Amino acid sequence: MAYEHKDIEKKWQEEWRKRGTYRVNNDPSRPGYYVLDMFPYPSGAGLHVGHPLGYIASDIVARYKRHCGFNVLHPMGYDSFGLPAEQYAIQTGQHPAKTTAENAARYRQQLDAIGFSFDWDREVRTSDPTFYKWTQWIFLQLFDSWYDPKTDKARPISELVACFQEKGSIGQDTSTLTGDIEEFVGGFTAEEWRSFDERTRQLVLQHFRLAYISDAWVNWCPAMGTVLANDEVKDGVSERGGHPVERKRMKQWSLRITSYAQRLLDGLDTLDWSESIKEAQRNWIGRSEGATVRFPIGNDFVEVFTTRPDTLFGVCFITLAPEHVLVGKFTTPERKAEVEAYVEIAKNRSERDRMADVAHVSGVFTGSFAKHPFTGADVPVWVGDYVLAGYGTGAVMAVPGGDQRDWRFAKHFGLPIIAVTEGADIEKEADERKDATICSDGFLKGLKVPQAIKRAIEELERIGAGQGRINFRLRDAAFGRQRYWGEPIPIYYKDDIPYALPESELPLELPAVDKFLPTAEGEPPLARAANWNYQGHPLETTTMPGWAGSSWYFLRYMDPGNNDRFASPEAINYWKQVDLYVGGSEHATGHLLYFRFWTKFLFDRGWIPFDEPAKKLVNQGMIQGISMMARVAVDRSNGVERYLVLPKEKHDTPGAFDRNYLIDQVNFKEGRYFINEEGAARTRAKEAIFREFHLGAPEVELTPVVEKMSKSKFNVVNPDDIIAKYGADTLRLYEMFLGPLEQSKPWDTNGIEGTFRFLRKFWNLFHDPNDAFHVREAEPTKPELKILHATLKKVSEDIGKLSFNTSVAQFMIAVNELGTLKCDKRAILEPLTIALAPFAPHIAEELWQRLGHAESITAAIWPTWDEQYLVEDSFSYPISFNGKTRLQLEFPIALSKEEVEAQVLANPEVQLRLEGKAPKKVIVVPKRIVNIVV
RNA sequence: ACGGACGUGGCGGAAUUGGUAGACGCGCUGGACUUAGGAUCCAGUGCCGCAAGGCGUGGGGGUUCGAGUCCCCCCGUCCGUACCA
Repeated sequence: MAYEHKDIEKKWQEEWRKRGTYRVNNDPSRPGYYVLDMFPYPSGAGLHVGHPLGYIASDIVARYKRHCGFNVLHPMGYDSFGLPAEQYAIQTGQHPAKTTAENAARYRQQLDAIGFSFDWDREVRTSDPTFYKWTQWIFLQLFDSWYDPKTDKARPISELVACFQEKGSIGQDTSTLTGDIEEFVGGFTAEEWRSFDERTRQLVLQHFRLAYISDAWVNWCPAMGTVLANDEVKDGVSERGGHPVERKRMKQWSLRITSYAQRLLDGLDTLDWSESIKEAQRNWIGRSEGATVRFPIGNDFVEVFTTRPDTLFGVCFITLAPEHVLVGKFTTPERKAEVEAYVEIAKNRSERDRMADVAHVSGVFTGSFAKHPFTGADVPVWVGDYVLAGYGTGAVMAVPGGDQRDWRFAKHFGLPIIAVTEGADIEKEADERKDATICSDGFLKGLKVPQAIKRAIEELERIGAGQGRINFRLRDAAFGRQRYWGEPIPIYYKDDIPYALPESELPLELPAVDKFLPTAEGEPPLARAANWNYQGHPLETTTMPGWAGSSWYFLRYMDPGNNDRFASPEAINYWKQVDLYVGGSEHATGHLLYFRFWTKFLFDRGWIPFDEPAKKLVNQGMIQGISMMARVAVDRSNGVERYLVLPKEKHDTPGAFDRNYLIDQVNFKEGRYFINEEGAARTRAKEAIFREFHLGAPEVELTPVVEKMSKSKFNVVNPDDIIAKYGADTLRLYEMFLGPLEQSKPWDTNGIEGTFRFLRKFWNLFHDPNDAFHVREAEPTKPELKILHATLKKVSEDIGKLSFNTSVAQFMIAVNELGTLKCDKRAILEPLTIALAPFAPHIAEELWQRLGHAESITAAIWPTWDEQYLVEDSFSYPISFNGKTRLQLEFPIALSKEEVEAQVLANPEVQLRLEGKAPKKVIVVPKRIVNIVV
């Protein structure tokens, strides 16, 4: 009777470790399969019950594929550089390496307790110098590369130099330049290039390198003392910590991901990733087709980007972003004071302020007029903060008749509005329809929008006033962080020019510093290091961002011990892409984009033979916590508001006082104190109650609220507790049973009993009432075989669809039915044990051994199902009248439609219901339904 | 505002892709066994109704012999993105 999960799980976890059961070799004689989990950042809080969800799913797939004969790579490691460890280091002086190691050890313990089939010999840690040596190496490859738009791939910078030697450059040359070029690159002849000194050449090359340093607008987060990439900023505040972020221009390392914009977009179509992730990436890349248009101003010009060149005859003014470099130039002396004042205010408004009030229109006239390229009319040039400096050219041609933002601006400042499309009511709003007909005067009149766009671009190009252009929203990625706990950037400076550290100097290890804080001069922490230089030349002091290591770690798992290369060609050719990648959807536009970018780059430079890292991606849903929110009625007569929440074990200890549970911040609502928000009164259901010791018995009401599981919300469920009580196999099954993998769902510990009971019942099939192992060799009966094969079929198919909740349900059905049949036959129980092994490996391994096997069940061949056991010879037809089921009639499967119809109509009960009338129609769907229409 | 996902019992969720809605589990009700049960087993459990029967997959319409599933309109929830020219 006793299913002793504790003993069994401990025994097998030790045994697996001893035997090296999950060790994987790069074995070319067997097909490889690569199942990867997004590796965790080892935080101090440890794992909660939501974290392993994806790991359990991928572990099931990995184990299943192993049974199916694949050589499965299923590794785990740690994304171990990161801010929390550094923040902790700043507070305590403890080196982040130490806390990181401690946290990783704790993670390992927790992961081991769940019984994963990870090959820990392949563990990687991004903060380990043997790992980041290669992160640095890849950075140097990026530094050593430029993107050739003609061949559409990255090439060695030496080839560009050769090209300059020979042909020079015409400047802003689209045959050599790609991406997010913020600076003007002048042209030069081959002779001039050859005459350039080293410094000039290097400065020019910075505009082409895929890893480059430039003065760039960055997201500066003063509270964190570092810059952030665009995907690390949400709603104008840092994603981590929620600190305000401002735009700032500073010297900054960036990666030219924008060169890859089109390929990153196109590649999505080849991937088996969720539509939502692909869509998020498409939006983030933000491709738009249109044209650049030059508006002359005196001897100068302003260039705008528009997706609607068809509306050119509706241009009423031009608006520049406040940060636009030409604002100063185009401002007339008499408007100078006003414009400068406006620009000053607009620039200093934080991103957040700007976003918070998009409804408010503001702007100022520069006093200048541009010439319309088609009509020659004067077009006033304005400055307005609704125009973003970072998109397009930072300037727009305003068409208030066709663009609602321009319309609002025009209305606000009383500027003219020209109707551009037939049927537009420009008094009310702009007409943004893309199927309209152009009505503004000029050669586009009468054309439909798409034709007009084509025609307008042709004309612009003909007269040299502009050209068709594809624009991307994607910006180059800020790569330097003014922080300590990250990979040092392997660059030194000679004459202020960055040079690559020789490969032989890698890894450039993190130096010791006295404090993990910026220097008094505001230099990053690395500037504190003694002798932070290379042959007397200063080394770079910023470090790489969190996503550097994770952009390529999947390759390192293939060959983690390699000292000569990031991974050997043999290993890479064997494992190739990740077959199944499981992780959270929050990485949609960060990690997953950089991951693809680096893969494409390594492909271009010939280091790997594929240009997408993961064929299939699945996002596991979040497991939410249930928070018990308290409403506490309280008398404030003594002027003190203090509430105490006590854990259950202290219920009977009057006066017990636990500071951790003291709540002293409450919000007034509906005449009661509804305690929520941060620092809220929350407690887990059934484990604690609220008590108020100062005021006698208060009125207490607990309302369950489903929300994110987090320490700060007092709703965390620790897997260790679950395992202690029910075992890892029950935890694994229950996490899968909760619902579809991709879906978010609340955790309810109460429900776990069901899966625990299931395992006990499964165990009991193999044991007699005295818990003696008892399995017979007898021939199985037909019903027993049917249950087995139905289960094998369902489970095999469901694993393929990653539908684990329904697999678990099928196992439960099987065990219930076999229990009813008192089945104790090897021919049934043995295959069933293999099928259960991916889900509940410990109990399966134990029963496998008891069945007499010396070798681990992980080596067992997956049992295939045989349809012959599933065929029925009769079917109980639901007989419905006008679609409503009224009775059931059983007929042999072999019966033809006509025979079924005849027999149904002959049935007395059917006759009774027909009341002698002839049915209008009878539909017979074999093995499905009979519907009688009356 | 736009994009994506979704809406089924008291709860988590099934439904062979147009064919018996509510599998499986939790919870609940009743019973058995028991010194006891937060153990186990049996029965029941969508709603209304004594019943016959009726109503039921967010709401409304449609297609169909038949709709949770397909089409149109609306409502609601969650997640992205957010003045992207």
